Amino acid sequence: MTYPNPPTIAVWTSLVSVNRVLLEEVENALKEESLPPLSWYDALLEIEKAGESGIRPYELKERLLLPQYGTSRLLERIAKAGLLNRGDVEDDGRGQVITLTPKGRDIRQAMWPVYAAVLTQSIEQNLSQTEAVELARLLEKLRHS
Amino acid sequence: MTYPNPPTIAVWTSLVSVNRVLLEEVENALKEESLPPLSWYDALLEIEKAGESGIRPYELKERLLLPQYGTSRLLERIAKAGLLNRGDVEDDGRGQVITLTPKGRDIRQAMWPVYAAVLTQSIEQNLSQTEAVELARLLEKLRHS
DNA sequence: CTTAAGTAAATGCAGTTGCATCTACATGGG
DNA sequence: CCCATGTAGATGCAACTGCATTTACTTAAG
Repeated sequence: MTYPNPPTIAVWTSLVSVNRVLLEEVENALKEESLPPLSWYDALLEIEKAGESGIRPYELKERLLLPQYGTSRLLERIAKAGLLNRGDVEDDGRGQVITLTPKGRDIRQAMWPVYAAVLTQSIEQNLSQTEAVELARLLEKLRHS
Repeated sequence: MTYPNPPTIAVWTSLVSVNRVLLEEVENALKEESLPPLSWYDALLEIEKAGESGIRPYELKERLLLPQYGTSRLLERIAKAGLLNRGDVEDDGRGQVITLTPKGRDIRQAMWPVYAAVLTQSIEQNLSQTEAVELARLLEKLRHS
């Protein structure tokens, strides 16, 4: 077994710390505006994209890369806030179908500008568009391991 | 306010998901070997680097980018496992100095190969060294926002 | 010396996550 | 139909995190 070479370690450490910093900035910005946390945004967006027909929790879990119990509880909290509806599934008594309520749509839309502002600020101010494309390309190569 | 352009969004989404996937791989590998979580590794390493003279919790918190209470509790857990010593500070009765115990050093060393193997696997298998250097460079540009 | 303001670290409490398990329903074989 | 196996989702419990506050000490100013 050989150990990672220096560029590998540099990738890892910068990845972890950039992620931590940006995530924190986004969360803080949302809190400032008394909006829900980022995890809600992702879920609300996926549910919204699913439209009228809704989405099943097990699909959501795959798209959000969350564990099953994490998805279950996230949905529980979002539901308690009245941002989504749970419907029964015709041909599978175990399942449910999630759709957004109007309030859910509104909140998601209210979150976006806040979220977007942080991304624009912290990414576009530090990278040219060419660099951003390159960065995204390299990250994508890593993702599919 | 203008919204992020597509490369910005691509950077963000790939950053978040790569981070999540790699982090999970590392944590799982450590668990497999019944080793402590990654957060312990970072702390143990910083304490080890501080050597004989030790490190103060407030310094650790800055290096690890952790909140004060997070650091306090992380140290508490690591101490309970017997991996570190807390000493009094000569000229400041509020403070403490943290040093590693031999067991702490051993555990840190035992974690490294497991940790390193995941990094090597998941990064070096997907990026050439040139690409890794470039990726680290771009991430570093983002970090200093 | 006394008091006010500041810093190091700990902690109570509520909310979240991880792990394992459980409940409810589905599906395929006898 | 009955049972074994599988899948969707929920949940009890312990550990962890975030937030606000507290405790203990230090420092500077009068």
